[in-house]
Amino acid sequence: MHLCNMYALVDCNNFYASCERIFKPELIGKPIVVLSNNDGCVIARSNEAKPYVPMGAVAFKYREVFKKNNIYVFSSNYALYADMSNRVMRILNQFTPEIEIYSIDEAFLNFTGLETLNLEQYSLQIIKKVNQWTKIPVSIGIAPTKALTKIANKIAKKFPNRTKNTYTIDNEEKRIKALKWTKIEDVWGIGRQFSKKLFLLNVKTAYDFTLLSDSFVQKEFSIVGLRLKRELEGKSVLKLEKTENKKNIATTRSFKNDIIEYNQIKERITTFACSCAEKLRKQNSYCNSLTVFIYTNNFKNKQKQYRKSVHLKLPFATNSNITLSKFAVKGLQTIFKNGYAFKKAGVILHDIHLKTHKQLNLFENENPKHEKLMQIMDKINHKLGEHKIKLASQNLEKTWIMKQEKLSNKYTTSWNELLTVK
DNA sequence: TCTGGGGTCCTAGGACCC
DNA sequence: TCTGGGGTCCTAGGACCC
Repeated sequence: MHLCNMYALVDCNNFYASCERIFKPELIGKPIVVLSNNDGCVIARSNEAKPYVPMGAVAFKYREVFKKNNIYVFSSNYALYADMSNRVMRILNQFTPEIEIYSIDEAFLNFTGLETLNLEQYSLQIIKKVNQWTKIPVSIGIAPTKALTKIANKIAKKFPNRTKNTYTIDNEEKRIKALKWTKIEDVWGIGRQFSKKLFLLNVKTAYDFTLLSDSFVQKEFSIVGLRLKRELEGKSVLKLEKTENKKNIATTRSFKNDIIEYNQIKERITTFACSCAEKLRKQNSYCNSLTVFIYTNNFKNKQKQYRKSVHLKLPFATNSNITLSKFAVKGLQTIFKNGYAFKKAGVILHDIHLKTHKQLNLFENENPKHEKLMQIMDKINHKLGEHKIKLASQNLEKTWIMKQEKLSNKYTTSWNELLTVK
């Protein structure tokens, strides 16, 4: 194991549930679950709720369980979670110059150059500061490779009392012990399919996996598997990645009720395209192609099924609501079929480039008025809150409000919903 | 009553060219 | 009429992540 570079993985504990608790301290120590869009299924649980509710549980089926065990239920409040995430990440950034924001609740830190410090003490400081400033509890795993920090983090979480929420793998003995303790299906990068395959080979732990030959791993699990093996062996091959602009941008939704009519789907697709366009402008980019898809409800197997997607190349790079929704609807027309009950649809943008790389098309170009128009639209929407200005083809009555019965306030991002102190 | 949403990377195979 | 090999580019789909 080479200890010349050390990494840390900082992971917020039960992030969404922890966010909900910040402004309701009376819920500390109480079971909480957070639901997906449309209050469909459980996507986060506090530790106290975990024994009663599995991840992904369908909410309505668990209504009795929630009630019986006094479990507090929240609709997801992404505005709050995103803002809290930003706050946590800003604090982490103070502890090391190099950080990779891996997800809304996780970041890898590069501890290289900090060898003179006691890294475990250092991470205790991080935990303390994040907690003081945001009330979010975090766990930290430290190791010479990213894959091993994931495992160290899991150990820290599993034994909070013994580890004080931070665990370090910094010698062979600890590495082997940790790998033998880690079930193969819990390894970062080993999902359902790979687990199944490995189980047949009698590979049950991360340690067993490292005993396979390189050539076999490469053959069966491609270069991805081989890299993972290296990482578990303590040889770092995955470096921190710069948080660059998105390469794909998607807006997709399941509908609360099935949609049968073309015009209703068309309105949804228009709105999704506009939402994508907005995200695109936020990162100052343009896209050159897009995908539109529509699905019937996959879970209702008695129902007539239809799932289709279409990929469209655009004649010129654009980030205009008008252009993108026009082409998205064009795509929809080619795949829509009467007589089906649609449950889900979406728009995905690809071929994304920065403003400076925008290529001019010889024959066909964007109406130059769009750029200015979009700027004004973004400005007004930003100022007045959610989507006061829309395209005429979108539904101005906003009939598509999600089912969100248990939504908490946007305490940190909306002036109207600040916490009132008595 | 009804099952989330948004990403990344890799590979195989087809189209096309010489 | 039959038969090549090698290379590139692109895309769909499958695996994974949170």
